[in-house]
Amino acid sequence: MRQIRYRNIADDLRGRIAAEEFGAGGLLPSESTLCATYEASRVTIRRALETLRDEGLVESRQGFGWVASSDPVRQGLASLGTIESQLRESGRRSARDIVGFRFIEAPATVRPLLGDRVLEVRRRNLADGAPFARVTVWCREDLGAELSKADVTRHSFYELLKVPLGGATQTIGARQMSADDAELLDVPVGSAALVAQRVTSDAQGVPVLVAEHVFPGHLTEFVVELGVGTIVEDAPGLRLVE
Amino acid sequence: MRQIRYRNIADDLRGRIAAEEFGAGGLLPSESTLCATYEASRVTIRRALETLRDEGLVESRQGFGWVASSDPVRQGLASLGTIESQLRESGRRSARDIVGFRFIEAPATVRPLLGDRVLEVRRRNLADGAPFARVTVWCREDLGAELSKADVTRHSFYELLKVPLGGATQTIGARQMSADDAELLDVPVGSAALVAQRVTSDAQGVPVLVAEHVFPGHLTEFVVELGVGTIVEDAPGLRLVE
DNA sequence: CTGTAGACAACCATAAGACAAGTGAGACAG
DNA sequence: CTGTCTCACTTGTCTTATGGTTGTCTACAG
Repeated sequence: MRQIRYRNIADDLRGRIAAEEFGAGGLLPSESTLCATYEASRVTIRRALETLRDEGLVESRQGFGWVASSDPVRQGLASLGTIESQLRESGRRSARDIVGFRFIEAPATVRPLLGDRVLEVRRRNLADGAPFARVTVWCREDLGAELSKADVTRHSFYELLKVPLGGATQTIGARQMSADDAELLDVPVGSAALVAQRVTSDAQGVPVLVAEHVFPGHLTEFVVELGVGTIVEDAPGLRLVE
Repeated sequence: MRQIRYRNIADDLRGRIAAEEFGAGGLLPSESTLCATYEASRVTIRRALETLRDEGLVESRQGFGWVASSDPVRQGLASLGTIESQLRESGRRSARDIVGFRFIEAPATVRPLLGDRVLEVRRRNLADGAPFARVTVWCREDLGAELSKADVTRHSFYELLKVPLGGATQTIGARQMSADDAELLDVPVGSAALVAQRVTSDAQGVPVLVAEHVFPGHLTEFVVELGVGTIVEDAPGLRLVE
């Protein structure tokens, strides 16, 4: 059976991190040391570490090293099934593509939640080079002020914002693909789009982030498991708008 | 009867995939390895693999290999109220409208779940006289045999079926409105449709009902509350299809 | 139509190395 | 003691190369 090296290394490191092998600071051995212990090249080691970073298990600081992140919220990230983790499991490469980064007057839908001025980041998510999602994130100006374009390219907002988060509300709807999004995602204008809007709040319930995800309808679906108590005739969670 | 080599190979591979012989990643041996094990040429091996790909059992990635497409992780999410309860709360009148009631050969999407013959009930849901959903319910023939059209008009399937239910899996997607549905719902053909498909199983996990709900995209959205533990960068529950 | 055999392109994982940029600790002058 | 400089070490990013894998094509035989 063929093996994919960096996945085995990532698995092993996951275990060692879980076993708290790296002491109080959680500082991992340097990349070159890991190269020696696993007898792998630095590219391979980095790919393993980068997948762990995507899962929120470790963080990296240039010139310092790789640190196991102790934040329980971030540790929780690993176990959940996001699209990007699905991509990794199936061996596809996921990437992000920043197509906009600016401080603007808040759009009408966002203003009541985040205030008048916001940081808007528009991003494209790619699987194996092909775009599969357009994501726009709005962030309160005071929280986004110190973020750079390079930050949001490499890290998720949840990693960057040093604010304890409380919860989120997600709404999923269907729209026709706009001209802008159609071009970004390489699908026909007017085709079906699955749109997820999420409002994330801090521990006090104050909204911190608003994100809008647009997926091509033919590529994505949303799955909900309903327990025995929630069985009802109609689709639960659905609501009429407007 | 002459043996057709690549079909035998495909059958064998089907079995090995079903037996999960290829581990977590689901990575199959390379084509050349399969050539050796089956003592066949690469063209033959590829034809076997390609038929499996047509069936959706495996996927291929150039330069990487053949991967058994695994069932995506299904994610449990809290549910909310139903549309009809919302309608009642907001003082609107909800009504149902049976537009089809017949025993038929099961459609391809339903047959693997419910068997060859099913009862199909097509229904329209109205709010204050205006249609807002087209619902099709398929029911195992043996369970639906004693139901009449009058029964399904007045009662929900969950009331009618005297079977203890176990749980359900709901998938939500976006499509363009078909001509049929557009006419039933009085919206333009090709406009955005929110589609919810739900498979309901009995206490033993055997599927009992399959329902497909089609909503006009501009009228409906799906709401999910996420607790602090489930906060992630990407929309949880969403998955890539195809 | 099925199968064999081979060749080539495109792509992926990995190796090995070079250089830029950041960090931290110790040496050293004041 | 304080500030500054240097230097070893680290990560970030890039290039080049190799072997293995799939994608596609041609030629040929039953």
